[in-house]
Amino acid sequence: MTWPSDPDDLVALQNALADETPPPWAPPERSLVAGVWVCFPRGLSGPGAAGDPAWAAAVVLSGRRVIERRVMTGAASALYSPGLLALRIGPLLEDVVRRLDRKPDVLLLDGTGRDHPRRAGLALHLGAVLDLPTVGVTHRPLTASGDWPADVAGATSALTINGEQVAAWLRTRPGTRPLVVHPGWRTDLTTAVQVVSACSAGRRTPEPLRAAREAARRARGP
DNA sequence: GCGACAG
DNA sequence: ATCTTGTCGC
Repeated sequence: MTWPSDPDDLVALQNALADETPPPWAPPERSLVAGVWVCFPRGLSGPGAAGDPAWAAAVVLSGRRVIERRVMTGAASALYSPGLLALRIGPLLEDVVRRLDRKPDVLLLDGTGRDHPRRAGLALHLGAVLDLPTVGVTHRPLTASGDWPADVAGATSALTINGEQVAAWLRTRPGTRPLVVHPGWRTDLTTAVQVVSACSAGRRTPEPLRAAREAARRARGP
């Protein structure tokens, strides 16, 4: 399992990935949760291009304690195109996570799972490459649709494609826009929502992702 | 044909 | 993703 550099090859891999059935994972009592993030230069807008400078960070937490932080600089391997996010940042995400000394139990990233034209978003792909359970967290769905949940912490609602639920809106914090939680590699809806809720105490963005974003942006500078 | 479209 | 502006709340 790897990262194709050609769109047609990625599409084929995604189609195969969608049919895989890895053993389900359930969170242990006290799990190590990591977040991984890639940021780009200020001012860069639009789909970008291959070779865009990028900063990647991975942060491992145990509860609210930061166990480890890894940051690296690199370059995007392609422009961004919806459904093909793996082409742009897949290799960078893998690289920075592999540099961690501690292997986390589960990994959070900005990307979808089954909410994808081929039912195989980046959360699935990265988990398969790293052999690590993953949960995707995005600001909005890619393909699925569904009404927002009540404005109450922990409230969820279904995001569906043709009547099938593929993700959930989750109100991590009242008064703010809900996040989309995507079951990824070896995680189901219940587990994904549980993991994100557990590390979002009081804040909209789950702590591992906040920490990773902060680290990446700090490395990039103003 | 046109707009929408994870980051 | 990144920027900008404005608003509300601690």
